[in-house]
Amino acid sequence: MIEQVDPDPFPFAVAVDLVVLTVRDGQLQVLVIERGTEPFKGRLALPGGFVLEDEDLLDAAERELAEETGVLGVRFHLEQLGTYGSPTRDPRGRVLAVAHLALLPDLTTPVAGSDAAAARWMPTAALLASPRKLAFDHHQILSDGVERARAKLEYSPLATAFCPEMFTINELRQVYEAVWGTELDPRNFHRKVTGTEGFVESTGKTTTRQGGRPAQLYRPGTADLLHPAMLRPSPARS
Amino acid sequence: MIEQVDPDPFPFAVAVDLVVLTVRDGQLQVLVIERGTEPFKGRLALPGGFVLEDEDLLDAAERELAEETGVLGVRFHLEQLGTYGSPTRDPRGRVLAVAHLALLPDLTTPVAGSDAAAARWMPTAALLASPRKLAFDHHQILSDGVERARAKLEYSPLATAFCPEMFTINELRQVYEAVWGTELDPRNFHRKVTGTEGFVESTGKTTTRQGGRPAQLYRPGTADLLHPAMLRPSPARS
DNA sequence: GCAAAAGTGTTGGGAGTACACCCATGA
DNA sequence: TCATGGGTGTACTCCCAACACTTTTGC
Repeated sequence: MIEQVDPDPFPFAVAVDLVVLTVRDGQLQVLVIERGTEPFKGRLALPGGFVLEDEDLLDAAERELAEETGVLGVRFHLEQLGTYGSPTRDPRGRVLAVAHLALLPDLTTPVAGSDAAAARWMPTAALLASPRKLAFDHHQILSDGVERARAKLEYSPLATAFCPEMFTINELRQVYEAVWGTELDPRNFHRKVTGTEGFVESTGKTTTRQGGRPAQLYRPGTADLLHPAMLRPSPARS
Repeated sequence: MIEQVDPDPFPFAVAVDLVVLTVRDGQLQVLVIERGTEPFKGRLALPGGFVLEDEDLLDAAERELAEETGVLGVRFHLEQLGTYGSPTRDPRGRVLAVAHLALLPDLTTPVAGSDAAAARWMPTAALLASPRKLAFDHHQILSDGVERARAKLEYSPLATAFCPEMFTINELRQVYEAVWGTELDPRNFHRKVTGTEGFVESTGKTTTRQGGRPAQLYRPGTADLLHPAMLRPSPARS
């Protein structure tokens, strides 16, 4: 990995940045903070922070997630998204950002323990529409994060990470519709989900919180890959 | 991204490591070097090196690829694979590895300009079978790289990156069989590839280098996503 | 002619879409 | 009773796996 003739390595600062997504009000929303210091003071940015001396990357991301959202005992999904290291991405010097993607259910206590500047949820659509709203290269990071989330809903049961502990098929469908920005046929969606082994498990309970006939409540299943996959309509189809 | 109260960032060394894959002798093979210095002296490792002060990550990976393989004017694919940053992954200190995945055609002049210790191709199967053959966490990186390559063959036309400028459908199928480790029906494969828009383009030329009836030669098409996707047999299918 | 690889036709099944239709609740 | 969402049945289509069969070369 390191050649004999290499010069001394240049020292980098390494931060973890977070794309924290949830579905609120039928929209895919992302957690952003308002920067309190230069550079980009007053601009919106993704939450994040430096990796500590003896800290693993995923641990650092989880620590930042806890600091920014106050999530405690909430089921969530966290994975590495990618690393952004352009020499000019931070005017203060060479800062490497290891971006992570977090998917959370809609917390009724949204941003409890944030110790950063005011953290809040914003719809991803509004932020992605204008590339200048976010500081640094965070527009690119957000864009990559949303695309990753969209792709993962196709072949993994990760949509359940956006749902509460128990959920109805209808609520799960609303997650897909919010993330993909499409409409799905409720009847076919129902059959597809309940027919895909390991996607959801019946709890035996029902709810009428959506109105109408009582719906069965499900919890996430054990599969980590969907067969067959959920196919999203339209994009690049003949 | 950086909070007001953050302490000074801890300085990291940042390296790019390369998973360079090709198909040789019907097998998926990877470029490895033999380490000439401690730690792990004499063990096999993935090629790589430190990122320079003003260098972008992808540029650093491309530079290392050129140094290790002597690729010149060869069509290849290069993408970021993931970042490995366990505090204990390198006994010398805190070294972050930004792994990249490179896919190359089988070069008749295999490892020309390598300036590292002896670089050579080895079958991935042999390396993946025993986790201790590679230094550092390179077994994990190789494993992730191979899995990424397998997945990408499904929904992208990237298999053509393993092929020469012009290739037959049969040669393309051998790439799939080597990477996936499965057998595919030549007749159905032919129909599938030629029927998927943007996958391959006819050149009008033919060859008999495989023996038998002359085969049409194709070049890579313009699509960057396959519709419908190539489905790999068996893994986790009912 | 014979072996070998290229390429086409055909058929049955699994999965997707569209949509008609019935079920169970609250108001 | 009606509105609302839950859930099933069905017909049509598309894609895929399997495999029979024809084509074009080298030896």
